[in-house]
Amino acid sequence: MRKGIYSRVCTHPPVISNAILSSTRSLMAIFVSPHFFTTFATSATLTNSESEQEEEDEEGFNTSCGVIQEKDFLRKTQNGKLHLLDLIDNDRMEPDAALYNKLLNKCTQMSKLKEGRMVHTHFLNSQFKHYQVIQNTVLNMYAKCGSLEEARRVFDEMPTKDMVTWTALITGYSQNDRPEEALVLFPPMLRLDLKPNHFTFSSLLKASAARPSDREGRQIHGFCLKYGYDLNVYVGSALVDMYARCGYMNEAMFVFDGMISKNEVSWNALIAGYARKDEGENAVQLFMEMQRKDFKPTHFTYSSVFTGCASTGALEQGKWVHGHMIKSGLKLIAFVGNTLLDMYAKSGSIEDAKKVFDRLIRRDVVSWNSMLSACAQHGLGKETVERFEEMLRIGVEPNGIAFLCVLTACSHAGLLDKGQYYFELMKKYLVEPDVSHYVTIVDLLGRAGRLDLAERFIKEMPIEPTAAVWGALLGACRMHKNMELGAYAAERVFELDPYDSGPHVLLSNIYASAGRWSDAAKVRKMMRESGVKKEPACSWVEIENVVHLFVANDDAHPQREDIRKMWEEISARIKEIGYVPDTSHVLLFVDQQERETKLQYHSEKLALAFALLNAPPGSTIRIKKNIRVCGDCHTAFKFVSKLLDREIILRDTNRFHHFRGGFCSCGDYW
DNA sequence: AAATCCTGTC
Repeated sequence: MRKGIYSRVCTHPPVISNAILSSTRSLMAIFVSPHFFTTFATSATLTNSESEQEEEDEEGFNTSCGVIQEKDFLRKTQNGKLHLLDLIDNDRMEPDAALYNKLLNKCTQMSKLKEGRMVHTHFLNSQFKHYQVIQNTVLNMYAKCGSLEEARRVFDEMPTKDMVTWTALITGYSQNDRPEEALVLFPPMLRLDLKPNHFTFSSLLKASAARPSDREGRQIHGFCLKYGYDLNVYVGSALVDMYARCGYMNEAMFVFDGMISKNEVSWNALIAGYARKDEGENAVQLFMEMQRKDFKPTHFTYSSVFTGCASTGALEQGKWVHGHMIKSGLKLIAFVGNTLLDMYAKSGSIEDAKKVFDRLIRRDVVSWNSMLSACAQHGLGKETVERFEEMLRIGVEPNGIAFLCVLTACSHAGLLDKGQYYFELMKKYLVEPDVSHYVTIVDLLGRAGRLDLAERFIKEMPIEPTAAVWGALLGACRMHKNMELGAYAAERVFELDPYDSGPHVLLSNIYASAGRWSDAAKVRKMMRESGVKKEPACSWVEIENVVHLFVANDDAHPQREDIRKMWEEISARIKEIGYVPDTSHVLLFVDQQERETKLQYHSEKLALAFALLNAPPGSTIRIKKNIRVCGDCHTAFKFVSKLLDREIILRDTNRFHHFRGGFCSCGDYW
């Protein structure tokens, strides 16, 4: 869908970021219930998830419940201390069946497991203990409060189970990230001749969406059709989501288009699907379309659209969506705030990302991680470390991702000792390193030139090294021109992941820079024979709300002649101030002259020439690339930033490069 | 008198 990005005009106005950020509304109201349920809820500190629920229904009981009247509750509880169950016992009031249901549902809604257990116990001692409906409600309460084991026990002990019983348990597993256990319940339920309905199917689809394969999902889809629930809006949305998560956007779109009634959730599922696939432009288009059709974007929508904008790095678009959210009056709750922060960071505006972070009233671990990641990506190694230290100081528990961010920052900034220190610190915080942490340490040691230590580290690591681990060593070998160890590392990568083009390219680069062209050729032959393909490189640049996309040697662009002339001129002028084309990255058996020509039209150079022609004079140029920037382009960009006194920000797959005055923020590590 | 779908950091 990259083609969709190509020179598409975005039909929205640009918005100035400072204006947006200064008016960013702050966060959610703290959830305070004026009713007796504050007492009922005990003195529990409210967790994030509860207090950030927007527009929480705080009603308590406003209707009379059988023999106990509302006024009885209010009178007894306004003096503060009396517990609900004490109230029932002490006053010897008998709740009726409906009251048990209401109490249980209130516990479910407020996620109060302990109180739920007490109501359950009380219910078991009542005359209604055989009521199936209430047993189902009990089951549901345990499942929703996350205690699947208790839910299961209720289920197992129920003498008769109806379809709701089964569905409630399926939903419980499905909502608590246990998709396999949800799915295995379906066949026995069918064998008992219980007819699934739209409740059952939406939960089953959610469970199958969490599975890596689309196999179960497609089967459930078949059952939906058979039982005639495919047109239900919940089932439809779940189907859209299931296909979208499995990566089948065409099928997701097909189901979506076939839905007779849609709601916001249906749109959100589709938009989230495109955002996950890095098709930000499609996400934004759908965001606009849903509003044309009178659907109101929710937090889910904004969250996904920001993620989409982050993927394309479309800063102006992202700002526009941000402005839209402010106007709509939705609050900046943590979930959305974190995606917003991430969007600004990934679009190249670390300043705006910091502003969002500063304006968040409550920061959860993901907010911190997003900020750490932003700093690390922008080459602010020292600041990443400082922020990480601050995070520890104020008592935010770092998780694996937090450590990964700080380790990456240390690696890129060449902070060898600090990196090793933080790796050790993981033990203290009881964070188990996964393979990505090991990769980063290999990278850290390797970049610092300690190839010997890196190799030993791999040999001694407690888990089996993956292709990525050896790949990190290979990258370091290329950087430090160690052919022998590089070839060894490459062999290991080929064994473990024969289809990745990266190591082949790296290895041939190592050979090429040593002038061993026949070895380089062998690697290329290997690539051809094993069917390994290098991902086509492309770069894009956003100018006045239009995203322009370039591929290497692009000769289809309307301005191709001007672009070519521009780069030739620039190229000549930077050569005068010291630029020497580095042709070792070009793996072609051609003479020097021709290799230089090939290099000239790498997509990022085309994008830069185009931006110099079309962007407002003196403005910062922001270019994105879908693979890592090549060494020659990196050098050329440094010279251009000096020659024209122009700031250039290049985003590649790993990080940002801020070019200014002849230097790059990455310090030539990348 | 019960049960359902969509969001974040690597």
